[in-house]
Amino acid sequence: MDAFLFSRKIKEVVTMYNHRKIEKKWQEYWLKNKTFKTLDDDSKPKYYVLDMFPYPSGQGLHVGHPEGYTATDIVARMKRMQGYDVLHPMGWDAFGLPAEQYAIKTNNHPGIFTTQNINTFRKQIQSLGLSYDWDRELSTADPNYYKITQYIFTLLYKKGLAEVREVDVNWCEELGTVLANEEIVNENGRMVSEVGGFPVVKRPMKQWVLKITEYADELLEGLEEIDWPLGIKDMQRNWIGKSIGASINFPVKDHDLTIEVFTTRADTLFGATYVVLAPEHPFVEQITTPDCKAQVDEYRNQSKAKTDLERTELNKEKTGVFTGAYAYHPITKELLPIWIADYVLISYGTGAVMAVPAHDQRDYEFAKKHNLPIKQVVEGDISKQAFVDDGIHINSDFLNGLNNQDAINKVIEYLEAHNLGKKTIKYKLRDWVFSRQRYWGEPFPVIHWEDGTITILDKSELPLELPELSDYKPSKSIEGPLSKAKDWLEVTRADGVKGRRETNTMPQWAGSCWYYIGYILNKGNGEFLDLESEEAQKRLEKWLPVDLYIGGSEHAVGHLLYSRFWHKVLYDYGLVKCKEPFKRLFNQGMILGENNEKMSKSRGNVINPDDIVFSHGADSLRLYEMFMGPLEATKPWSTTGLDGARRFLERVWRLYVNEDHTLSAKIVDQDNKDLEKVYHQTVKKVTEDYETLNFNTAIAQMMIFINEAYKS
RNA sequence: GCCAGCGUGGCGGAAUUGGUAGACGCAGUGGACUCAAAAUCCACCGGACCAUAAAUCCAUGCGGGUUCGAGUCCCGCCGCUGGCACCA
Repeated sequence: MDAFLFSRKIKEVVTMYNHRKIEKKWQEYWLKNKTFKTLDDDSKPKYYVLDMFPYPSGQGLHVGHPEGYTATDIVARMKRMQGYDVLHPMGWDAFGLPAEQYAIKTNNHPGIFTTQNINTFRKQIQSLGLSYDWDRELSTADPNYYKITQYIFTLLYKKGLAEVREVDVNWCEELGTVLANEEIVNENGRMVSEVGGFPVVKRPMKQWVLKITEYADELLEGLEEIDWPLGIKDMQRNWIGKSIGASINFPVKDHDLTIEVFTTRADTLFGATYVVLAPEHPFVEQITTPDCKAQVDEYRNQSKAKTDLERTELNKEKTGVFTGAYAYHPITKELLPIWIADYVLISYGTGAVMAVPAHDQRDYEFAKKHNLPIKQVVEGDISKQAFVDDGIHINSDFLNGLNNQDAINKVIEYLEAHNLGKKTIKYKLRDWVFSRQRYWGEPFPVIHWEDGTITILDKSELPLELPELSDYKPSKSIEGPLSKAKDWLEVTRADGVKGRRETNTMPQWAGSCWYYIGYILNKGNGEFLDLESEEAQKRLEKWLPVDLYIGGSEHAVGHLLYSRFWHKVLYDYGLVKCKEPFKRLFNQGMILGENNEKMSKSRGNVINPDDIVFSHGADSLRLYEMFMGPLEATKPWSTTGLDGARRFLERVWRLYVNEDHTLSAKIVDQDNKDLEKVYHQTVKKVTEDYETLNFNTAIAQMMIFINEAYKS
């Protein structure tokens, strides 16, 4: 194995600086003596430094993991030395799809696979010599842990933030299962399963939904008070997508219906020349005239068959059909034709828009294509495209002469006074579909009774553990595999009413939403403190928020938004005392292969940390990864660069130790005046650079110091 | 298309607040040690002019600008990376 790994012969040096011997000795010592145990000493200031915990995949650790872990480890060690009580834990995001697929393939319990992987990961992480407090270790798939995940769900439910709703799922008849988006591929514009290439269709199903949208404003405001990379904050802001606009009512001719549209450009109301509904809009059925029915039905079927991908990717072609119906302009009472088109999304705003082709590019393209009238209401050039900038209003009755903002204010005032519409705020953020038709996840603590009511399990009944199954293959029904666990599934109430447990499980995000709290509640004996207990409250108040949180930016709008949401719910229950869970966030960059491409098996450029730990040692690996460049940058691996890191450690070693393993004569008790200046420079620079996570320059300074020490 | 970030030697990168551009490392060149090599130690290492050095000039993606002074600030381009993407 090592032949190609060594670009340089380390063999003979190993007798001098023997990393295998040294690292083994100290790692065993640390583990045995619990050197890095959190003290819980209230006389010291606290520091909570957290890594994004890994999903323990079958692949094991890759070189990206040690990068973030080393960064947090440096900070943890520094803070301990500076007299802080440091909480620095590690755990496992242990539920997930690969374990489920393994279970289906081998008919083994996914927990077996998961436990094996966790053991491998733990061993690998320990071989890196990281200073975790292993008494705090946790796994999201541990019933002691997911007991609290389930309990937090009941808290959400009691606040009205969890409800059952009809939501489309990706159903694959052939495989007899519901598929996740990442298990579907696009084949000639049709959805097919990644496995086998069988057709997949959207099908509605009752699912749990968490109303994260109710916290949209708080999630937005909270961003102001936290020290996160600007890019991540922007991504969250865009994801939440708050727009201030107006909803305006357009009554339908010959029907007792009013179409409500949402617009941010109410000022262009006099330029509206038609109305467009999303194909899925509930009014379509009722308003379509008999002579248009055939084309409307066909269009709606077409849109249903399109994949999400196709609907967005083919956005040059603005397709749509006329319903035969008309709506009244709310002010001029003109008749405007009502169309349906899939450029209008049912899931945003009201699923209906007033089309102002002169001043909206999408409406412009649609009007050109379908020969609909274009009416200009803001001065500007509309010969080639819509004019969307600020300008003076024309052809707009009482808005004439105003600019955009003044016109918006004035028209909304008018609409509100005449009961035709009102100022409205909409968000891009959607409620969170919280059900998965899977086995390997947290069961919902819920019973559905035959009389149609729902019971949420009491805290004393938790955890509701996953039942054992005779096989993990798909259920062949739209329900998840849990529907096969008859004994577990069916319950009877004291009054004889029968019920079934929920057959869905929670998504992988659930367990990771509160794990930073889980470490604090961990008693160290496999149990967790009750969230509401006095002891838990005392600990939470001490340790939260997380002072420094490091991980990849791929969780920018998933995990990091969902945990902030749960945290805010817990805050509203008074269970946590701070509004934000992660005070300072930092994203480490990606490590590319030596050829500057993403590491992957197929490219043959994967570096395995185990091999490096064996050949060069954990300290060389860690030093190199910190020296490669800025922590946040994407940077390529270099084997000769790694050799350089190893060489520096040997150089430091030789400064202390003679070839015969005696202490070097250079190491003396007295201060050396020649080194005084560079020593102070080094202390200052390293201290500052560690605080700002500029480890590459801190290491460069230490190299300068060692070079000077050699010279004197 | 929109949002964010980046562009500096052969390579990874430094220059933290507008003040000696290229710290530190890798690769390379020369020397010492050695029978020889490896390892180690020392020196050199952006380009032009030049035998060499000094001196000078050019140089931080491109074109302008502000300033005594710009890699850093401003305007306009070009290129790359990440994210979002018909959000009305």
